[in-house]
Amino acid sequence: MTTPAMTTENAARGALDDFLCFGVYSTGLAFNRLYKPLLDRYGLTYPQYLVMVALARRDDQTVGELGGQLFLESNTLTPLIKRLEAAGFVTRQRDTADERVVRVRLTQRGQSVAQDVSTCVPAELMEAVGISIEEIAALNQSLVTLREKLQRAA
Amino acid sequence: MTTPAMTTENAARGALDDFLCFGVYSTGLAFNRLYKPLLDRYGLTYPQYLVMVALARRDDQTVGELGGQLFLESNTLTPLIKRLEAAGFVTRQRDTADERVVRVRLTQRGQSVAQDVSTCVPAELMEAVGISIEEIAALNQSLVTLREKLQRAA
DNA sequence: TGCGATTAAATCGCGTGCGATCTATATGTA
DNA sequence: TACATATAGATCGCACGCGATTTAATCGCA
Repeated sequence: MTTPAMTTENAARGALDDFLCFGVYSTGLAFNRLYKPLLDRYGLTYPQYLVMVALARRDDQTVGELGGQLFLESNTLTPLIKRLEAAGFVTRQRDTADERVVRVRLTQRGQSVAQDVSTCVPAELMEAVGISIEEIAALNQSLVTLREKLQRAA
Repeated sequence: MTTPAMTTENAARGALDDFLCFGVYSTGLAFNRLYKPLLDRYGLTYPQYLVMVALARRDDQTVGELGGQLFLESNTLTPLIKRLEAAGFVTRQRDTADERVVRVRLTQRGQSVAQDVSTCVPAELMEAVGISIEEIAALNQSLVTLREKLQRAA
């Protein structure tokens, strides 16, 4: 199946496809590229979108709680959440009972956007991709299991 | 299965686990965290490691060819490869026949490191993770198929 | 041959991830 | 109460990814 075109730039396309880590890495890039134009409509990046979804499901979370869900820490989340605050999607407020804790809440506009992106965006994408609910669930389950094994190994 | 500890920070751990995109994203983070200490021994980042593996398989590639395999472009690869050059792992040289093209070649030391990381690192990791060759191959095939669908949709 | 269009790579700015460190608050134990 | 320890966030520097633009070389076609 070697075509003339494959002798030049495409010669080695798929050359790294025997590495599972690369499958995960490159699929992540592809997901990002697919999401980007949709999220641009809301002015959100992909990790910002994840924070909005997490807050849509449970509002008024601490930075640490959000980090627990996204597997990120304050060094990444603090600036990200500050950008969400600057965009008017969330508020950041020190907990009065424990001043070490910062509580993140959706603004009214944030709630509206979070609702939108939680439902419309994934549905719109998965339909465009052409993959069944069952395939998604099975693959996702394998990935979550793998992720847990990787975490245990680390 | 709700434990007392789950009422606080861990309450919503796994809250985003119904999103396939998040499964891919978070598994990518976990892979990176697992690889990091091993690659630190060579002074390589994960994408740098991918370039070294690609060059181990076929040396003397152009920036565009490497990008075709890693799904990246020169805006990402040029600075990355310059760092590999600064570290003494590769050389960068304009093609004499077509001066637009930059050819990347492993140095002697680069060849040695590339050999090492191509074989030892993945084997060492997968053994630590505890996942069979068959599981790896099946999951990876699903991911490559998904990636291709995502690319077509983009 | 000449000249616009195309191509390969480089550059720039911004938003992540993350190791390392710092600050401020809370906790525990004498 | 006092002081060491622990915890939650914040800050900083560096290396990606990537959209947008720029530069330089080649190609195509009259």
